[in-house]
Amino acid sequence: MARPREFDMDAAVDGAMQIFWRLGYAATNLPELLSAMGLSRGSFYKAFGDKHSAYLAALDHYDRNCIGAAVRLLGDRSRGDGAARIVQLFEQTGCGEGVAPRGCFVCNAMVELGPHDRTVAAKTAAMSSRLDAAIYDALGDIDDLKHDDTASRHRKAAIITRLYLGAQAMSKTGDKDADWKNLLGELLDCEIA
Amino acid sequence: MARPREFDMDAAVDGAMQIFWRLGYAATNLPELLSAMGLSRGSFYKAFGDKHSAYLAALDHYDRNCIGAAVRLLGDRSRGDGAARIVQLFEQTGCGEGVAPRGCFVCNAMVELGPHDRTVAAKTAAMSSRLDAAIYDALGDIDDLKHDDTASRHRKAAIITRLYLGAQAMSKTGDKDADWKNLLGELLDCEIA
DNA sequence: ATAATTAGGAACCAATTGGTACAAAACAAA
DNA sequence: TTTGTTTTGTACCAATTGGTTCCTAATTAT
Repeated sequence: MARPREFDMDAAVDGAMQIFWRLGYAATNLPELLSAMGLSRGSFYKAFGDKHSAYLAALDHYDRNCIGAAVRLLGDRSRGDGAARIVQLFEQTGCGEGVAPRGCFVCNAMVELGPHDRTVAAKTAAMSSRLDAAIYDALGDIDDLKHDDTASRHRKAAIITRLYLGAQAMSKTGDKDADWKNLLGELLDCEIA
Repeated sequence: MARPREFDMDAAVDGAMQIFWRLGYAATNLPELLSAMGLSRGSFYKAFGDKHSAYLAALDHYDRNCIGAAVRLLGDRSRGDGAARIVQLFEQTGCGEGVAPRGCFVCNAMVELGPHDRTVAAKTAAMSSRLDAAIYDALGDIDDLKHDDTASRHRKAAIITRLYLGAQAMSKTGDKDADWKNLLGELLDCEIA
């Protein structure tokens, strides 16, 4: 028995994600944030409490959407074998010839706030673990993979997860000439279709 | 024919590097920066002009000292073969059991300012290239390295550079249980002494 | 000595920061 | 329609932001 909210919650959080992703936490000020979310101060503080909580909501939104899409891609057997899917992950997200080098929000968040914010550290660690697990699974779907015991596969997944985050960082300086197909093929010691 | 400056320029820049490294650019305010540099507003603005220029000076300082040390380590034949030196790079800088997970200033800088600051983008890209070149050279100093044509070695160096930056990012969430010796041994497909 | 020049430091500045107060408006239940 | 509850937007706030001014102190060349 009250007035319903007028704005679309998901759209607002998505707007917050976009600008935090692009500018970072500290460099995003309230006016810009409100504009990106499409709401006024009143609605914002009523719904989110403060800037930091909005940032956390944006991180969760990224987890649900972007990390979710990456995990889905890595597990989609209609897109080729595991190695091919991993290559697609690298080519699609940021590293490719896409316009704006916005990198990966998880990488941004862990670098900017990880050491000073336990909540952000935990959330970003969980997201990179999710990615790592999906990569591990994809590695199990490669036919001619050598040395494929469990420990070795875990190590390979750990390498690729860090390689992914490192590539996301480097993409921000304009780096985009990496030949991911051959790079990953060499790493995995296998031919990629 | 003028009053000489009282403070030690190099010590001041080093202080700036420390706090920018720890807090990032936007999150470091003038009072904290001045305190870390050990100088007053007057001296600061006289010597550096503004906050941004001090940040650039801190980046150059990092290049000279920290990247320089890494390059020296990678080229020091008294520390084992190339593979062993690369492992030491990972174990020494941040990823090891060192206390504060401050990661790598280059990684911080490219992630925070890369897309919005051409100068920072250029400087960080140059530093990662320097690292990449040193890694490439170290790869040439491994005896039982397989598939060692030039192109393959370049690809391996590119992988390791990105792996390094990614590990630096992840270290900020408290991640520090990576077994770099076996991880890199697997990647390089060789035994590490 | 003294003139010229520069370092140092405190007071000061406008603009911006994230956040709050509050009144008007919009709804649901009665 | 009335009542109770919640959203919304504006006006407002103290504190902080990066940066400037300006006077004094220190030094060297003459």
